[in-house]
Amino acid sequence: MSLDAATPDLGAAEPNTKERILDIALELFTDQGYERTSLRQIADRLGYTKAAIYYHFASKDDILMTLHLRLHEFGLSALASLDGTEWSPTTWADFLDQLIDQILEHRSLFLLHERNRAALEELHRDRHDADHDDLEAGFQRIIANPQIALDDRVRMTCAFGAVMGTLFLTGNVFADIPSAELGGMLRGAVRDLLGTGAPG
Amino acid sequence: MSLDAATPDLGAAEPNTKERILDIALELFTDQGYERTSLRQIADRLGYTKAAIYYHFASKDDILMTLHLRLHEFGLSALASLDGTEWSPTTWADFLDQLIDQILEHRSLFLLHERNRAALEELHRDRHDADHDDLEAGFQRIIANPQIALDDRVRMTCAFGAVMGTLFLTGNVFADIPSAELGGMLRGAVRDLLGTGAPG
DNA sequence: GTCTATATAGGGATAGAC
DNA sequence: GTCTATCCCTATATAGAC
Repeated sequence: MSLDAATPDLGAAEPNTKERILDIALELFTDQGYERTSLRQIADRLGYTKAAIYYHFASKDDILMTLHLRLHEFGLSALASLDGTEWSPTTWADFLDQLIDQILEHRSLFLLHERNRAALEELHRDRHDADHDDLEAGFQRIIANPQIALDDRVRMTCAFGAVMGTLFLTGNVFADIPSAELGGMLRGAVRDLLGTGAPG
Repeated sequence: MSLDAATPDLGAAEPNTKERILDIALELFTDQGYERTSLRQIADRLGYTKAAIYYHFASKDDILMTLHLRLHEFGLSALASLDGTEWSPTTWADFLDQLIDQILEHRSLFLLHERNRAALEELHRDRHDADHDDLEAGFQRIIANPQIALDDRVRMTCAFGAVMGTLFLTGNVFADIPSAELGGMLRGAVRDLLGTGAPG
């Protein structure tokens, strides 16, 4: 199954055209970037012409938005719901524990987001999508909180970076490592950084 | 002085047009992305028309390339020269020690690079720039080395991510903190992650 | 459901006036 | 050294045939 586990599985018949478009787009958008990828390029891989895409999607933006929304479905917005949390290295470690699983499971969608930040920001701006909240935007709000000691905030940032970096900076190097194993190592690193004990 | 300390200081006269273009481009390219930024947009801020830019630069790509080359001047390629190093958590900690200073000093150029990876990769591909070596490409070669224990490689990745994440994920949150102070904290985090003693 | 043909806009880039 | 006017291309998107 492609496109992570996000795909609405319609009985696993021959992949329908819409999902194929999303698959191709996901790969090209992350690899080349959104604006360097033309509909013509997608259509070529699809085996159809450009216009065929417009039967399934209203616009090029619509394709990107559809992919982006799949990220939000998977508790990416968990952060927003935890907005009332009293953040500290300890609670942060617990949060990262959960985030690590999400990231490892939906790698490609996270990558898409990271690599096309500018395009996505403008998309939301055009929609007046005021309540849109990024993982990163929520993160920045937290580490900007002056009630948390600066040292702690830097440590929380480092822990976040350690996790995200393993996804964003390694390419395919760790692709073969089972998620459980990699996840375990990441949790260990997070603990050492935040000075917390075993995960709760 | 703008554009980090990279600017060839011609006696600090009124900023010449070429440097102004680079300044504006640096800001717009990192903020909106390279391809979402048009020459018209740059020209508007400049107060001239598009065509004026072509007096100073051969192409839009040339602007990006000029900015990119400034990064290489500042020992970004230190990694390549250290290619013969026997990498381990310890030597990696020493390397990051130096890298932290570079990053803190040339924040905006690093950000430009990170945010426009796709464009830069294609630029080098077009130039058949085979020996071009990214900080990240070099990093990936190292952590792909099977002679280093997997645990160590993951830890090295985490340390790298912790450093880079502090630059890429925090926005302006830590902008007010003196580089020396922030650098010190980062070094502490790196030590805790890599299990090394005080930096050499 | 998929296609061709085409409209329209905006981009980068050039020629040459001033 | 800076500008206007313009070229050309490619992109997204539409209308409508099959």
